[in-house]
Amino acid sequence: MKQSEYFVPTLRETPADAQIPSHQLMLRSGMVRQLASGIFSFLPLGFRVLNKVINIIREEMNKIGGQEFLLPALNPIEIWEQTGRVESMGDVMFHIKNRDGLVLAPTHEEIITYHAKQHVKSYRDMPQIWYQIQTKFRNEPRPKSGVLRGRQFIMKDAYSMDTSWEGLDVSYNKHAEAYKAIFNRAGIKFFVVGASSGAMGGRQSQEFMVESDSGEDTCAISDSGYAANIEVAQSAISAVGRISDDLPLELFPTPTAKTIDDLVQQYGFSEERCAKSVVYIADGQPILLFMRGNDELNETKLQSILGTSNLRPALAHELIQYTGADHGSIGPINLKSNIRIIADNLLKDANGLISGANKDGYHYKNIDFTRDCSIPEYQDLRTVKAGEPDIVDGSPIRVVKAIELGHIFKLGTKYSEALGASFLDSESNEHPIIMGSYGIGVERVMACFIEQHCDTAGIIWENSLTPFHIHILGLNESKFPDVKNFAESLYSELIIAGYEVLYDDRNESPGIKFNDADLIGIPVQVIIGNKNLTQGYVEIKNRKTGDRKIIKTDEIMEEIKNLYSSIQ
RNA sequence: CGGGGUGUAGCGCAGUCCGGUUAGCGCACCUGCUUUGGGAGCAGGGGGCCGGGGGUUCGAAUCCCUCCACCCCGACCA
Repeated sequence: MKQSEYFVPTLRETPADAQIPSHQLMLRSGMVRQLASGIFSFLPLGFRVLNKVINIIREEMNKIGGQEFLLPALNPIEIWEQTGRVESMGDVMFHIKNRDGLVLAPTHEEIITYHAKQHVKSYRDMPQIWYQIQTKFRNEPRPKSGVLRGRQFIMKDAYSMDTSWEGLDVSYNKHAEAYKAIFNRAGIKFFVVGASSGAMGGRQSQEFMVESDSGEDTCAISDSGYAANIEVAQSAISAVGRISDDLPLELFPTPTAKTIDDLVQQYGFSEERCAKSVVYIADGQPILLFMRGNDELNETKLQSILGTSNLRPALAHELIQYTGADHGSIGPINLKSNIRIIADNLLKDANGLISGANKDGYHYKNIDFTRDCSIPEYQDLRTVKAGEPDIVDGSPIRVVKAIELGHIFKLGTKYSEALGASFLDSESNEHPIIMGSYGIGVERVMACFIEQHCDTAGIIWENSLTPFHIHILGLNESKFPDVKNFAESLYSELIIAGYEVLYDDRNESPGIKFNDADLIGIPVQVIIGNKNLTQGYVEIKNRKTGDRKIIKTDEIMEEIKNLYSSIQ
């Protein structure tokens, strides 16, 4: 491709709206333009990269037996009503205004299941892996970080259909392997975490994550290889346990202590002996939760314990209604009403605890959970913190932010049951199809690569995703016809040799060409200038290392090949 | 949805408090000449409903009301 004829509007200055490196560089290198919040146009250079990502994904999906579909983005709402997701998705789903009954699909479990119901009727028809690479629409409340979180984005979504849970395990593991292959080929450093199955229903789920301050997910990882989304992460921190002193329960006034910190500061209690009380309302029912004083409630864990995502902290009047006290004085003893109580595992059967007296301005101390009150249920409610020992070998946990690149998910039968997609087994018994669902954010792969591979000058592509393999810079061609002639013949020769070549034949000053080349970041630059050429030399530059090499013109093809293949 | 910020030429910005020539600067763009190995120089030139609407005023980019868009933090995120 001759750059003089190619639409690559590079920007010298960073657009003010872009905050993170990948967004800034995708704009500056002329790969994308924003059309509206969370909506991007891909320009030719960016689309080339996107297609490289897509091709890698397609090849790896085909390798595990995936069959590529193209499903419509415009969907009849009835199908979504049957699975209850019109309601559960709420505002995230776009609804068509001037044609009742149509929505824009945010994902495709329903549509896949619809087609499966039509034609997958026998155990002999399975297993199946169906996938597509297609545009999704989600009305994100707050798009951000360039293409990382958009209202319209390309997703590779795949769905497996099996006759048994063992079969689902096989399909799931195939996807896990395919995903590793995809992200490795793309050149992205990633890690895999155990994740919450959330409101999707289903059993097991893992997310493929890229560590990044721009990420919206938080993960707990450690050197032992432990890695989990913070929503489900556990640690091996030891329980509060029992102390030998067996003092009697004691009510004491705490007129100015509203928080655990107040108790610690004013009375010198140890933080971990304070039992923090939290009241939540889940599906309209109050729940009283006890946490170790310095711990934070993990709402996702609470959701899975309670089996509902409809929960919220109680309001002030509800606290008084159910416990008899305001926040800051709530505890396990003398509760005003008989409400469900769950305590965190770390408090199991503990004594010597301090907690509210359900009477404003009073606390109890020396509380013994086995003596003074009844705690019917202990669960893991807390959010792990950095530095705690992990559950593999006690290695300290690091808490990092991460971008979710992909998610694999054992769906089970939620959608097949809702939509009636069932099959007959060899004994003519009817069963719902057992499904899995597997997504990859295509633009995110591109953006994450750039986040991990850039410097102050621009992007540093590797061979797998680079928009072109070789960048020829012809310097001052209008003045030196020999430069132009050599550049053009090299350009043709490289193309014949099978390379994808971008040839900067623009009538621009050398400085502009150098800077644009570093910004665009094609791994191999071939710089053809008159001074070198008249001596029989040209220069090649490794974009990543910045190394330059002066090479005899008759050895240029060989040297390019060496440099190109050394880059990977 | 709550909080904060910004809308002035393709991009980056000044001007707005405190109303008053013809709205400015850098880059980019066009023409000519000179240049040419890390974003060249000189000369000339084009490009603006100052986000939209309404108001106040002799007069509004500037003051008031209102709507919109975009960015950031939070809430949310199958």
